[in-house]
Amino acid sequence: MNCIECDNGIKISGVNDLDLAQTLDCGQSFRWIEQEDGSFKGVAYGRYVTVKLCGSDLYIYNATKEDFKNIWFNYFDFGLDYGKIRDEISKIHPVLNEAAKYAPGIRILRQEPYETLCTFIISQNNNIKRIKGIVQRLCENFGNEIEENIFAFPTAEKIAELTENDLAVLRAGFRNRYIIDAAQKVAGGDVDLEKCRTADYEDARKELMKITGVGVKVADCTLLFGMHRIEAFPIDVWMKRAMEKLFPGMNGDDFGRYAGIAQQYIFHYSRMHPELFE
DNA sequence: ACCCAGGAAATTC
DNA sequence: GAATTTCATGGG
Repeated sequence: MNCIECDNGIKISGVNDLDLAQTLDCGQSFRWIEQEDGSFKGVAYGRYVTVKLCGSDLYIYNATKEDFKNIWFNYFDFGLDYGKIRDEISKIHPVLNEAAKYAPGIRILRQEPYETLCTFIISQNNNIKRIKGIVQRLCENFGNEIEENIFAFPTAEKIAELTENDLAVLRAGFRNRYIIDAAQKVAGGDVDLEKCRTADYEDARKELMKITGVGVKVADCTLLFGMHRIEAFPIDVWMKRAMEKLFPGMNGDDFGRYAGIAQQYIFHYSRMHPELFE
């Protein structure tokens, strides 16, 4: 993998196992917007960039080589060999092999922990389209404007100052008080997100579940997508159906140390094949 | 009108 | 304690 400067950004060559739509629009992140030409625009770590994939060349516009080293290399999880992991976990079950083959360009992003926590609190009993709208309004109303009409995800400290009434503009309904409780506990130090990266998995789960509105599923998603705990195996309505129909008698433990990656292959495969569950 | 959405809290039995 | 209901909002 090599990174050089180009017009308005950088060009990374030798990129494997990445499909932007499969990775950025598969329900793990809610802030990327696909453009006409297949590129994506989005904000992460306070940077507004456009990413475009041409073969095995990834262009990141509005980014520097320094940003790639400090942010984007890790964000796209280029330190992991997904081809090798796919080969390994595909042996576990033929349907998993099928699901992995269906979308080999999925990667688990390394998103910011608080943003991940907050967006998955919003995700509960909700649909992806509406989640994106609520997250967008959250950023527009309470995030820092980093460019003309482009907003960073707000900090926990900022949200902790607000009241439920202030969040009415989000139209997030009953989730408003959960959003505020999470912000207050993170900003106040009652919940230590950094500890969740390395703590024993069950302890990390318990730490997050101190927050009202965080149960097992939201905790698992936060750990998987925000702390890169790839052993996590979140079970939502889609995964429940998928496990019952496609993997009867199995559970997350049967998918090993890369269960979270297996989970994303299965989740995406299931959402793209709803007829399997009629 | 009814049902569902990357669930969890509150209530009831 | 386990099963059921409720919680806002929007789209199909």
